[in-house]
Amino acid sequence: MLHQLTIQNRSPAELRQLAVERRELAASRAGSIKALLLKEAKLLEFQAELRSWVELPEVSSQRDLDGGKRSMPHDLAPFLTKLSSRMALSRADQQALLAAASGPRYIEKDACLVEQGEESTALFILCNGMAHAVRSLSDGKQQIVAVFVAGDTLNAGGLLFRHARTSICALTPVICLSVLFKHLDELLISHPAIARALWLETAAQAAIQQEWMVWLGRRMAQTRLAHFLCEVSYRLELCGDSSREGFEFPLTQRELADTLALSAVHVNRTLQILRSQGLIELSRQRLTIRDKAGLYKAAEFDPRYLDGMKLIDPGAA
Amino acid sequence: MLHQLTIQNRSPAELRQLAVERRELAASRAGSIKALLLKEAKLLEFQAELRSWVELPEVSSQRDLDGGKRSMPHDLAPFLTKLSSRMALSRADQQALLAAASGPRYIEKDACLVEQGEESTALFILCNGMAHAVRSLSDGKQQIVAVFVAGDTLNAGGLLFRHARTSICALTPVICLSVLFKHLDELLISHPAIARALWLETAAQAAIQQEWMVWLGRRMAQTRLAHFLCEVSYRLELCGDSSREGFEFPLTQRELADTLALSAVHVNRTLQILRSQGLIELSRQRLTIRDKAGLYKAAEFDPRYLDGMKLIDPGAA
DNA sequence: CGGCCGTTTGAGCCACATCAACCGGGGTGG
DNA sequence: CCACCCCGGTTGATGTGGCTCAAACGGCCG
Repeated sequence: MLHQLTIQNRSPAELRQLAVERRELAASRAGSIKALLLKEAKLLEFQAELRSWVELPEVSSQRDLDGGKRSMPHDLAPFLTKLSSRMALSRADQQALLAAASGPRYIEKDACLVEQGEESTALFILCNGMAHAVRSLSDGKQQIVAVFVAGDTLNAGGLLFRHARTSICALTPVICLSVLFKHLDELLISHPAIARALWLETAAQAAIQQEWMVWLGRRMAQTRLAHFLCEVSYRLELCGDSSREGFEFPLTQRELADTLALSAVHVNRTLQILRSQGLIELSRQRLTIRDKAGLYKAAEFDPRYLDGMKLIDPGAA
Repeated sequence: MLHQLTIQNRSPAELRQLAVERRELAASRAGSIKALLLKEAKLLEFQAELRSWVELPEVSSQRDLDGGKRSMPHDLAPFLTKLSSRMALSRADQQALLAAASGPRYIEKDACLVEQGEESTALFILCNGMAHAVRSLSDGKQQIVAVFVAGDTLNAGGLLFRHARTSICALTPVICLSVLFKHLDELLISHPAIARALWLETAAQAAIQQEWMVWLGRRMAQTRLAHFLCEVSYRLELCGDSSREGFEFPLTQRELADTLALSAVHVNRTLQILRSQGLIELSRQRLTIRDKAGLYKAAEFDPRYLDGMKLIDPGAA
């Protein structure tokens, strides 16, 4: 983590070079030290991508992005796609936002980005992997109130509240950007499009929450589970993280239970029903949807509530 | 409703005069005709208030508002209070917003402002009374996903979506203002503070939804019900609709059930427990909280999640 | 007066929780 | 390298909060 300080002024090329060195070093080591080196390499590569994007001269935004997607298969792509397509931010706005962001942080699986009750000082943007927002109750129960995928803003409405209402935890190792509220305030005034984009993000997440309330309240375990799987799968498709044949699904059954407001035991049994119906396969953190139409039907899943997450937002006016 | 067209160009004084005439006429009639005339009178009075507010010359906003609250005890007050104090809108912004609003509509109890699935074309602002947003499922079940009190925006995030995801129904007779999206778009560009205010409103409602998800998922009927009552009571206090000794509580037990995701029968039994514990009284659409501290405790109610609804928002930065 | 809607009360049932035990794999320490 | 252990998943037995069905009650309105 200290490296962040030392790399602030390096060029993209230098950063990439450092990353390569880390990887080479890692090859000769083992265990946790190797993991640490790989982590650093990943972060450096991300830094390099980010730096070169910010410094890139103005070009045809749309074409450049498409090209960019291929030339940067890494962790910046989903986020940038979202900024330009979903949020309709101009190139200048994107660069302003990224320039205002504090150095990216690497967060390990199961680590918390935000602790419930803690003072919140920055906006977080998830660049890859998944995370969730969870509320812990005094009796030890937990309720997960949101799941985030690459490109999502983790606390879009957070600058309203002094203290975080939920903890936000990484479900996978993730890289996230943060924008300190004090910087954000200026940014919102000078770049109203960014304010609008964050509003849209807030609204999109609110729409998802409404859907969750519906199935939390009125759906049986099976429908509930199926619906959640549909939503996650759909959102991963939107941000390009999902291939046809399965995708990483990092939630344990315990976490699924805390999301769906069921017991872990019942989640297990319900999963087995979905499996036995040939709808899904799920094992070792990997989910494959065998029968998409069937699963959608079982879930009564109507993805229109995710339109707010769609990449192309055809004139809301 | 046709009257709206004929009164567009009347002065506040004329409107007030028309209202008086309506009331006089009503006194000599009975039944539904009387009710209709009273409704029209109320709408005219509201129109008059609105018109005079918009036309009022610039004055010390804060002092004027306080004075105004007393001189207009009617239905504009909670909304204006909210605009200036909670959303920190300048006088000019407030007037711009109100000027862009379409003529206020009077909606009867149980009527729908928005029908689920319908194309949404305007932003609605509730000026008095209560309303709720409900999602109807194919199997006949319903889930109420939001309850609104005076001053709330009914579909703050709605301009994101082509079609309404929920029906919005009046729980009491209400007056509401609407701003067509096509007018709103210009307004948001020329008055960024309004955009920010709507964002905050969206975020505040999202925070409430998170809280609902928690008790929907992890709380027993009694806690759930108590918590909901606490929230409504607290929000009514914030907008000044709640007196010390009880307030109008228009939800039937059926509607409470659809909110809390319980059956109406169980809501009844749970209410009786709360009554027998001396926490509340509820009968004939009137709720009195007998033991506020006790109810808060039973509900594990921590009103901080409603800070976003607070009138004074002490520097979020 | 009669019908309707919201409320109340009782009886039986079901979805899901809870408790408890076991399994299987991957990481750790000796 | 193996033994161990811990955690996530699996399975069974039993308990319960809340649902459903059914019927009666009371106020309100036509």
